[in-house]
Amino acid sequence: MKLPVSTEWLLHCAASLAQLEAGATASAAQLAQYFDLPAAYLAKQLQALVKAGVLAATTGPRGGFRLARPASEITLLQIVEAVDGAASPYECREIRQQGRGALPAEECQNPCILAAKMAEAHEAWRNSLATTSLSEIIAALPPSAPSRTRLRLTGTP
Amino acid sequence: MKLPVSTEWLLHCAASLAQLEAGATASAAQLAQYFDLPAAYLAKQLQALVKAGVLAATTGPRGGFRLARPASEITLLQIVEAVDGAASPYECREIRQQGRGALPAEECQNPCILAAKMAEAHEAWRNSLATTSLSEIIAALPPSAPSRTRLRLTGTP
DNA sequence: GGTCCGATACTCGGATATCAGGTGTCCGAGTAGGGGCGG
DNA sequence: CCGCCCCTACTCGGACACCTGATATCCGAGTATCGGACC
Repeated sequence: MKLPVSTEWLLHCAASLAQLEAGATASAAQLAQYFDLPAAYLAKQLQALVKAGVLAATTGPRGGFRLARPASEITLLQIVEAVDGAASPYECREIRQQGRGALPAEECQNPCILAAKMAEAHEAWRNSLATTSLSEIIAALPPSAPSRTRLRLTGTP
Repeated sequence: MKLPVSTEWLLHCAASLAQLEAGATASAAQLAQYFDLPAAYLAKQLQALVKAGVLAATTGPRGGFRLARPASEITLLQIVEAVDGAASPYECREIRQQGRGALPAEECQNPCILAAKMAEAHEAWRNSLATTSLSEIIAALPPSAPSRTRLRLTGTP
């Protein structure tokens, strides 16, 4: 069970975009320089957040990415699931219905208990991530952080 | 973030072994037939549970696998982490210290907030899995299940 | 009949191919801005 | 001096290689058992 490395990238990128002024944008190249990441691959992953409706992209000069919604309405879960997919890491293939020990269909009306427990754990994970929004992340940073981020990311204080 | 398919196999195998009488064993071939799984690959994965101390293996005729401890002391978490590893799916590579926006080391005394939140979610997932033991899984099955399992798995009622 | 011994068959354990998905890179379509020209 | 137009450069978006790790398979080392021979 491993999240893509780009998960960390996008979490930090989203947190950085949340520190810009409303409406301001940062290009993929700027974000890549800011964190020293491969620009092309980062751009590809940012598309996932656009498709998920977390970010909005504008093309052309002065274009780039910005938050599609207020930072308080973007949770860590939405970012993580945008890049990695919302599927549960445990996929029940109903092996209890296969092989010599196959259970009759009548006993399989209820979902497999093991699958249910795994789904329960996944839900606990999701709930934990859903309780934190980007605005809370920003609030935990030093007060000087947003200004510094704007300067070093876009060059406009 | 995807768990190996063998995770489901091992959970069901462990649950089946927990239904045998104390000291009884089932071979990898028997378990593979019971669930219609590739025997060789299943044997390889069962080794992981042996190394983790969840199962005990005995070679030779009448040999096979059995629980290394009482079912009440084996949690789902131990099984899942035995096959997939105990590492967190999110790996913080401290990109906040790299690139143009690199933070000074003095601000990085505290762990990255995003990494902390991800670790918190992972801990919630682990706690959820740690609260369920194999004996609780068995208890949730129909009373006739253990007898049936013993018969179809090892042939000895 | 009891006991010892050897062959046997069955078990796990690790080393070896194969394939999918994340990682990395590239080029093309589209657009907003800036400069030049004309009125 | 003002407005319009064209060009440029910059942006995202999707299509194409590469490489690590999960998947699948095989063969070898070790051992408890079963049968036979001997005492």
